[in-house]
Amino acid sequence: MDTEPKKRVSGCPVAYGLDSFGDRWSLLIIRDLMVHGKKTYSEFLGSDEGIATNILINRLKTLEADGILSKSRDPDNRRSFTYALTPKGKDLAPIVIEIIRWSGKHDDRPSALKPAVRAVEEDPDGFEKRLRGACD
Amino acid sequence: MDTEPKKRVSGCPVAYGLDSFGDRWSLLIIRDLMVHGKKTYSEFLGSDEGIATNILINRLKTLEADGILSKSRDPDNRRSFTYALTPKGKDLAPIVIEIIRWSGKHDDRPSALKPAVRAVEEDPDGFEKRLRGACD
DNA sequence: TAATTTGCTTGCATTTTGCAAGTTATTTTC
DNA sequence: GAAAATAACTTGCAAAATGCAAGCAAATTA
Repeated sequence: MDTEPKKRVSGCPVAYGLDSFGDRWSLLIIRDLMVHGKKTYSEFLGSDEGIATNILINRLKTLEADGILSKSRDPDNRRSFTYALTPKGKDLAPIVIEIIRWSGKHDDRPSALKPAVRAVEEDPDGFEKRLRGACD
Repeated sequence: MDTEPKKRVSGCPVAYGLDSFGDRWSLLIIRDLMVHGKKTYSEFLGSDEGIATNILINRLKTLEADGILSKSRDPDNRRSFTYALTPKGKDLAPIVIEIIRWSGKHDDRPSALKPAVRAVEEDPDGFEKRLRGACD
């Protein structure tokens, strides 16, 4: 595996969070697991934002090494692997939800997508349960 | 001003949030404003994590351009400027809080700092009000 | 008036990201 | 059963972002 970004040592909880998932791609992978029910390398690769293959595999390995997701073989297809959120990964749901709320309030671009924003506002607890459960 | 990182165009609220503050430093500056009451360039520069001067000024300008913080002259010192969170910036408080909670639960390093974690758990609403008010 | 402080800028090396083109081990299709 | 397709990567290289160190001008303090 090639190198992962260096981690800071300040002890600050915000810095720990940023060291774990504070980059351009990690939370999008986690979003795909939670919101879109994606589970495999090629599903993640197909997302709208267009992550590069080497970055994707690096993030998957780093997130696995950090205990945020787990990897297992697909029992039905020997060349396929299934990624799932661990409990530590599922605990990111409130962060994802608050980002969705913030963007829902402040993203004024016409292209802004609002379905998830509406789902959060209509039933926050149900939405969180959905995010935690979608990746089992 | 030198170039700011490119923004994505997917319309996804999670991607919009990451484009706005999803890098190694932005949320640490916002933490300094909210949690530590810092307001000036040199106060941000003094934080434990050790941001470089060119990165700091770049992030301050980008966050200002994105409407997350505002810059004004210090009336008492003509070479000093005061940075403050806008309403859009203050609305990041719930995200910061959820990151603190997540790290408080999952950072097992002996060096992990817990005061803010305890403050959040003891009085979440009061803590959020403090974060929103500390930067006026 | 000589430091010192504040808020920057600049140049350059290192690290990370992004793109494109492989590669290998399975399935699928014909 | 051979050929094509698919899934999960790997590799090489260019571009962009980050990090480090040294400066610099205007305002303030000693």
